[in-house]
Amino acid sequence: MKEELSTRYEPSTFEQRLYAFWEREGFFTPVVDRGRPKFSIVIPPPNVTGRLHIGHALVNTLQDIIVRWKRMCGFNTLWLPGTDHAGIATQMVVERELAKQGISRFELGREKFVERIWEWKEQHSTEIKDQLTRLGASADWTRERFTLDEGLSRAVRYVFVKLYEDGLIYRDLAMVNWCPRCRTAISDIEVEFRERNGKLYHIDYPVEGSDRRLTVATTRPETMLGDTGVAVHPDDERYQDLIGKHALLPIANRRIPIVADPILVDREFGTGVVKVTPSHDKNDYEAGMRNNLPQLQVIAEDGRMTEAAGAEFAGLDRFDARRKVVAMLHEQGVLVKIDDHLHNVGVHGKCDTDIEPMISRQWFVKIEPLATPAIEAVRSGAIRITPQSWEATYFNWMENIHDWTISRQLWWGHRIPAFHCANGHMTVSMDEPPSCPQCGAPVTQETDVLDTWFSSALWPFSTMGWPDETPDLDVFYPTDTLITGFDILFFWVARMIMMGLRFTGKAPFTQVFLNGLVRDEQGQKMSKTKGNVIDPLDVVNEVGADALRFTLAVSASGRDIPLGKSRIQGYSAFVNKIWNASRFAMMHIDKELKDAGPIERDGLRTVERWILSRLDATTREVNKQLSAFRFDEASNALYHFFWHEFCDWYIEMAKPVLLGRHGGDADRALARRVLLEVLDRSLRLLHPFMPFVTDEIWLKLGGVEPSVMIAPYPIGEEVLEDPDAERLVSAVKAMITAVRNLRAERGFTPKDRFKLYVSGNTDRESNFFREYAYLLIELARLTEVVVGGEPAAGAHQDVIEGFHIAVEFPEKVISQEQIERTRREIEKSEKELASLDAKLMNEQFVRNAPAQIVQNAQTRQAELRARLEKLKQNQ
RNA sequence: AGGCGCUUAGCUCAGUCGGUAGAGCAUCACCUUCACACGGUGGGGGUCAGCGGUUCGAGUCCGCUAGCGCCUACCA
Repeated sequence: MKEELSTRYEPSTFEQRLYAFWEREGFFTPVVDRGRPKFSIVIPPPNVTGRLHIGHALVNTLQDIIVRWKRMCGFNTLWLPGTDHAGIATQMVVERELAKQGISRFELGREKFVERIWEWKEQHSTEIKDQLTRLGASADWTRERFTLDEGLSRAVRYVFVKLYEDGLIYRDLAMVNWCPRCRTAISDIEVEFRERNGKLYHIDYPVEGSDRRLTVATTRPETMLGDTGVAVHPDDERYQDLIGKHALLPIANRRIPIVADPILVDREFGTGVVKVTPSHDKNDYEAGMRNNLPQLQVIAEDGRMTEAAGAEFAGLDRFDARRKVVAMLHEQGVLVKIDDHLHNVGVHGKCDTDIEPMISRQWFVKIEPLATPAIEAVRSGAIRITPQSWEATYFNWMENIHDWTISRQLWWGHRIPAFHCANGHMTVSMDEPPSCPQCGAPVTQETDVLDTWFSSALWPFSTMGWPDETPDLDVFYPTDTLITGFDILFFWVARMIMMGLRFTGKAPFTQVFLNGLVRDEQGQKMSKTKGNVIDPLDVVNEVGADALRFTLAVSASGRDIPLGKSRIQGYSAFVNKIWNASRFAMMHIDKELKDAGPIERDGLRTVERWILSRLDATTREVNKQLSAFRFDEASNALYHFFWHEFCDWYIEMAKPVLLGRHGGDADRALARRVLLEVLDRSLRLLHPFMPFVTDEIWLKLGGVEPSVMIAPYPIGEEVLEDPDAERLVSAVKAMITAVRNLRAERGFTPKDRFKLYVSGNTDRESNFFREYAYLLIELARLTEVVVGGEPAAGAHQDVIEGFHIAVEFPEKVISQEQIERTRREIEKSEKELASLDAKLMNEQFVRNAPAQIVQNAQTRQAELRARLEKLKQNQ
């Protein structure tokens, strides 16, 4: 072999080259074969609104880790990518673009405007693919989908018609959340509540034929123009006599009835009198129905006042109207007082505009029949949500779910497949009928489009060709795992479960992993206005995709992730470490992987058995943690093993042999072979987390597979476990550390060398220490190691992991600091010993505690006693 | 208002089945040693938010209190 790594780690020199190679070789594309164990996952389709942010980097890194891991584990793996048309959001950004040129969508007209959005979509879905590519996402681009694709649109129409025929989709006049800016209805979950300091206006409504007045309180005085009643509680003695009479509505000078409504009115709250505006408040709407009050729409779809509000208000913006109403009330002397009032205001989450409750004709999905089986799927364990605490939230929402408003008065989206004729007939069908089936008149299609989430809900199967029975569906559906942000649990996950169960009879996935939000170092939400946004592509350009991916993985426990530059820097140092350790290893490795042959376990030395045993433990840990979606634990285990066991200790321990300072050719050959083995396995273990750097290095090791990404993932192997080697090497490490510690504490420099005495407790152990004396000499920088001898008086004595050691220093005054330290050490040990003594004297402890715990305590007690005895001699 | 979660080293967080606390970063001291100064070696640093309970033993289990976060619903 002998293709060397460049001296410096420069990810930009190979990342894009490698990705192109993987894609060209078809490594991302699975075979369509039912006979093979498969693993499939669909991407949460990013909105085509713009570039991907760090949250996308997280969710796609986590998916890629699982996907690459499963692929290496031998599964026929599909990761299906794509994008979402994102109705309102995309329409908004394109509108904003047009506004820069001074054009409104209305000037352009629906057809032209939609054309513009398609142009936007083409540009941005390409950009999104590029970004995912730079991250290393091993998605099968040959299967890329878009929610407005013809195939997906057909699935949408099919589902709509079917649900309509089954009576689960209906069209009705109802009070909905209306966004005056977007001029569309939105569903309940798209409304976000913002806490706001508002005013509570108290207004007197005179009672007709009396000098009494009813004082009402409202946060929205402009709606009084649409009041058609005043309500009191039927049992409220203050107002009982007024029920059935009329009040005179100020400004409008309208007679409105005083009604009794025990549901709307809380006697204890305020004055106990409520103004009723059936057209602009959800509760008033219902109260209006109950009391036969007329509806009077005073606010139009664009948020301006209607003619019905009165000539002087017509055309006025609702907030201007508010000011005007207040001024007029004040003039008329009926404005009693204005209180400050902290309340929650519903706004449209996408554009921050105050929601206007509005009566309008919309399409709805009757949700309960869909929700019930979806609840059961999670309750029965058919679908498992991780972290599990989210299941409670899921149940809570699903059990209190309201019908889903699915129609939107937008231009960008799936048009509702309903067709109207001039005679008022409506036909719902997948394709446009040539004429009205009832009367033969020409038909026009419904102009409303569907909520984006309606098509997203079908994503796991619509992307595979459903409703046709395709080979992809047969092989890859249902999918296995869904990885997404918790913020779309209701929007997306719940709806996929409902639709999947309804239309395929199967849960669309069996596992859901919900990741947290990426925040900045201070735990603040990232936002453009705060200027704390981290662009994933900037990071990739700066430190490489691997460092970013590893940082995200090591931070992902399921909770929110505080991400800062310093953290990324820390893990980019780790990638650099991997590069350099590999560079060192490759200077010594003399065989290619495919020619290396199996390792003869019988000939292995203790240090080699030790590192292989540690590697095996790490292998088990990584597989176990990945199974549980503990990306943090899995990546941490690798970090610790590679850096602090392999680099810090094994490589240092192997150097004397590799560099010819110790042992013979056979030893060196063995060390080289094990070095190759550990590097090979480490790279494979690391690959899902760091696909680029691992393959760049691994390809130079000369394995049989064309890339590490399709090499087998290591699994635990019992033959590699070696507790005895771990115990002995651990003792050697502790001794080395102890000597280094003493050197530093006593003020010696690394050049000063001492003589070490070590005692094994058995012949075997003594032989071990003799055999590995060279390690102690090299790594602890000693002149000599004496096994089993008597140290001179005044040598520093200690007991390390059960072995007695003594260090002889050249003449040197012990510092006051060192004396202090020894004293503290003794004090600490004595304290621990005292507590152990007390514990072991306690009959209840000895009787009740498990035998193992008691024995551990006894062992520790003996150890402490021995150690204290030695430490005291040092004083 | 209801539900869920959090509070552990200066910072960000792990901590499994209860057995006297760990990591990374930061910090301090020493070291330009033949893979790496994006490095090496060593050190310092914690009343586990507070109170009470269960237990031989509580960061861990139970209850209460305080502070913070999120979700759902929303009172005019």
